[in-house]
Amino acid sequence: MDQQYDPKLLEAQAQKFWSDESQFEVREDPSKESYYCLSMFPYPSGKLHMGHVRNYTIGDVISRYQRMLGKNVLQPMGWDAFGLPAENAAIKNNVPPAKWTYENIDYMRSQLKLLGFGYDWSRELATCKPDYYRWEQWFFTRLMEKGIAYKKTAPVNWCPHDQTVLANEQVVDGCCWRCDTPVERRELSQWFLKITDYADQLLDDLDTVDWPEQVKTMQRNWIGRSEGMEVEFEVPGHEALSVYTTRPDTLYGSTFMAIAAEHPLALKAAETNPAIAAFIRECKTTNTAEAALEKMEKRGIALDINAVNPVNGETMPIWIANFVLMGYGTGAIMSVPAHDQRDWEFARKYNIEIKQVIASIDGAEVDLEQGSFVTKEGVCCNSGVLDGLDFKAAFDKIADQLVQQNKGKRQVNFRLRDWGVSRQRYWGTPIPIINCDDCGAVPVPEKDLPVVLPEDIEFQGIGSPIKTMDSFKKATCPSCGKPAERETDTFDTFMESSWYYSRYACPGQDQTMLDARADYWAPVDYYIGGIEHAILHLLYARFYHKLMRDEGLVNSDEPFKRLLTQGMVLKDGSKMSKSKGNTVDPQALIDRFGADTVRLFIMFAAPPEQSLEWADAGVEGAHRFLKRLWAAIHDHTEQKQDSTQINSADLNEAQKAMRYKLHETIKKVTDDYGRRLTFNTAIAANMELLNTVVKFSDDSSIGHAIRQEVFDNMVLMLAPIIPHLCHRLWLDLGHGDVILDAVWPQVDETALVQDSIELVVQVNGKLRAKIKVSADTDKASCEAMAVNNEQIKKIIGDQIIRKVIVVPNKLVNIVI
RNA sequence: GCCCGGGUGGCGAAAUUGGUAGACGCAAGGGACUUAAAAUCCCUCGGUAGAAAUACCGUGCCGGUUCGACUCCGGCCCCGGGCACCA
Repeated sequence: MDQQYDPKLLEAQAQKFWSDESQFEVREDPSKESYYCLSMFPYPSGKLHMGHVRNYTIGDVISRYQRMLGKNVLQPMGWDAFGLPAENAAIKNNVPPAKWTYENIDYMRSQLKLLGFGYDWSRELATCKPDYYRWEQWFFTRLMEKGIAYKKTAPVNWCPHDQTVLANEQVVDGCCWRCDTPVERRELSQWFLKITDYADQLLDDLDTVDWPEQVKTMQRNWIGRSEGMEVEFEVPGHEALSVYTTRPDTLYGSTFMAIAAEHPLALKAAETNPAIAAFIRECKTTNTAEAALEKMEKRGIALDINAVNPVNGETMPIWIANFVLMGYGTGAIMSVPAHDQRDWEFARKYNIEIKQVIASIDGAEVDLEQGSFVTKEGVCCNSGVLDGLDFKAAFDKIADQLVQQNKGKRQVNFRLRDWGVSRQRYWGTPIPIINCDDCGAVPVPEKDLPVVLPEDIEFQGIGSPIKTMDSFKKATCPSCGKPAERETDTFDTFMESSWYYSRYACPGQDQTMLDARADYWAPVDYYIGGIEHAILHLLYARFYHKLMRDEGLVNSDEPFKRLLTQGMVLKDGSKMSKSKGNTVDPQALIDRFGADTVRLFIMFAAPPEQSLEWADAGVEGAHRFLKRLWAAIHDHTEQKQDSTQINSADLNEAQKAMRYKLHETIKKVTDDYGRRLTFNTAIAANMELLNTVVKFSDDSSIGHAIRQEVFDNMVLMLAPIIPHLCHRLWLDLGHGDVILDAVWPQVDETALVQDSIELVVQVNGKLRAKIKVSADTDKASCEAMAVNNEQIKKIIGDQIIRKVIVVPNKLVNIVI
C-alpha cells in the first residue's frame, strides 16, 4: 500500500473502472426493486457552481446508499438547455446561442465526471435538441385538440425604444436594463395551458406525496383555493360590474368600487375625459411583476358614474385604480376600507367614506383612525339583517339572500392563474402552429414534426432572429393549403423541465413521447433540488404529469414521491453569484484537493435543507480527515495478523467499548442516511469513530480483528460520500468484490448491550452530578441514589425536597 | 405588500420525542518532533469572577406554559427564498 494519499491518481483509477465497467448503466429489471433518484438538471450557464456541486453530491450519496441496500438505482443527468442567458451571451459575445450552449454542456459534463457522480450517461439528454422537443410539440398539439391549450391576450413588459418584450428580470426600477427607457405594459395574444382545470387535483394530491411540509404549504397557498361569492353591482346606464369576494359579510361596509385601467368602463370614460385618459396611460407604466405591483404607490381616479350596492341600494363611486389588473379575475373589485388595509389607505388618501361593519368580538372599541380592522373573529354591525352574526352565519345569510334575488352566487375561486407558455424569444422550442388568414391557428401535423429551430443564425441586436426569417416563417396552411405564416413565438422553458424526468426512462425512443419503461422507473423516488423551485417548476411538473397521465402516457398521479429541497450555498451571508463577485470555483478545489475532499466538505458543512455558509478553511479540515483515514488504514493493513473470530462473550472492557462505539455509530449513521438525511452528522460520527479507533491500542489478534471490523464498516459507511477513496480502501482492506454493490453495514445488537449507564442528577433543573448506575435500575433506587449522593446532599442542605422526577436510564430532577 | 423559511461560541454547526447546550470540524493560543519550514502528533479553547475547586450568566429581543424550554405558545426585530417572462 502506498504511503501517501494521492487523490489525483486514485480518483482517476476509480473513475476509469466505473466507466470501463459501465457500472452506472442500468436496465429495467422486474426482479429488483427500482429506485429512481433524480437531481434537478442544470442550466448550462458555463461552469459548475457550488450550488450544483451540493445538489449533485446529495443525489449521488443517496443513489449509492440505495444501491448498497440492493436496489436497481437509476441516476440520470441532462441539460435544461433553452433559455434567456444564451441569448444574452449571443448579443454580448456575438456567438450563436446553440454554439455557446453546446460548448458549455461539454465543459460542465467533464466537470461532473471529475466529481465522480454515478450517472447513467447513456441516457443523457439536452432539451434544445429536436429529438427531445419534438415530443413537446406533439404533446402541445394534443392539448390543443383537448382544449387545454388556448389563446388569449395577456400583459407583457414592453420597451418602446428597443421595440421588444422584456422579462421581469430585464426590468430594473421600472426601466429597460439595456436602454433605461421606462417600460410599458402591453397586451399580446399568447398561448395558455388550463392549469386551473387541475387546481383541485393539484391541491388534493399534495396530501399523497412525501414532501417537506413547508413546500406543500407554499403550493397550497399559491393555488389559493377560496370560498366566496360572485356579486353583481348594478351600474345605471351601463353593464353591471361583477366582482368576486371572500367577505360578503362586509358588503354593507363596501363604500367604493375599483376597476382596472384596461376595463371597458374605464376605456369608455377615457374617450371623453382627457384626465382619465392620461391616468390610464400612466397605469400602463408599471411592471407586470406582482411584487412591483404590490409595492408601488396606490393611486386612482374617480369615474363620474356610480354603482349600486346590492344589499342596501346605496350608491358607490367607481374608481380606476392602478393596483387592479384586468387579467386577474373580473378586473373589478368591491372595496371595504374599514376592514382591508389597502382599501383603507386608498380611502384615506381620496377622502372616501370608511364605514365599520365588523365589531370586535369582546365589544372593544375599534380605532379606524389608525388603520383598518382586519379580522374574521367578530360580529357584524351597521349591517341591517346581519347585525350580531359572526362570519360564518353572516356569510350564509347574505349569500342565501343574494342568490334568491339573483344578484350573486356562491363560488369557489383559485388564486392560481392559467400558465402562459408563449415567449417572444428565439432560443426555445418553436410553438408548432401555422397561422392562416382563413383557418386561424392550425397545429402542425404530426408527420411534419419537429418544427426545427434554425441554429445557424446571427443575432442582429435585439429581438428574435426567426421573427424576420422568411425561410422559417413561410409555410403552407396544413388545413387549406394556402400560404400562411409559421408561429415565431417559442415555449416557456418550464415546458421542457416539466417532463424530462420521464423521458430519461426512454432513451433512444423515436416513435413515441414515452414508452412502458417510463412506468418502470417513474414516479421519481427522490427528487433533489433548490428550494427556489418550490413553487413554479414543481407545480408545472406536477401539472404536466397529470396531463401525460390523462393522455395515457404514464399511470401514476404524481411525478415525485419524495422531495428534498436543498438550501443555498452562501458566501459572506449572501447567495453566491457572479454579480456579487463572491463565487468559489469548484474546479480549483478539485484540482488542489480532489473530488472526495470537495464532496466531503460540502456534505459536512451543513445538513442538506439548510443554507450552507462557504468556508475555504473548512475544506482543508475535510482533506485532513481523508489523510488521517488513509494513514490509519495503512497502519492497520501493514500489520500482518492471522484472522480471528470475534466472540463477544470473551472480550475485555476496552474491546467491548470499541465494538460498542462501532455499532452505535452504524446505528446512528444508518438512521442519518435513511431517515434523517443529515449527512453532516453521519460524517461527524465517523470522525469520532476514527478518533476512537486510533486510540484503541490493542496488539492482540482479537484487537486486530476488531480493528478490521471497524475499518471495513467505516469504509462502507463513507463510500457514498467519498466513493473514490473508499473504492481503493475496500480493495486494500482485502476485499475482492466491488464496494458499489457491497451490503450496507448491519448493527450487531449484542455489542450494544451495556451493564451500566450514566445517570444525570439535576436540582431545580440544573445539572449537579452524574452517577453511574447499572442499566434498568428502577425509579425508586435511582431516586434514592441521587438524593444520597454526597454532592447532591451538600446542595440540598436543609431545604425541603418538594418533588422528584425520574426518567429511567436518563435523569433525576430534584425540586427543592 | 403577500406566502414560506432561518437566527446557538471567533466561524460552520450538534443537541432526533420537552430532559447534560456547544458533539464533530475550522480558526486561534501553547507544546512535541525538525538544522529550519511544511506535514504530523499532544494540550487549551462560550462569557464573567477565581490560583483552583467552583459560582453566576448564556441559544436574536420581550413575555408565557412546565419540575425542566434552543425545542411548545403569544408578541416583536433582523436575515434569506418565492411572487407567475431568471432558471
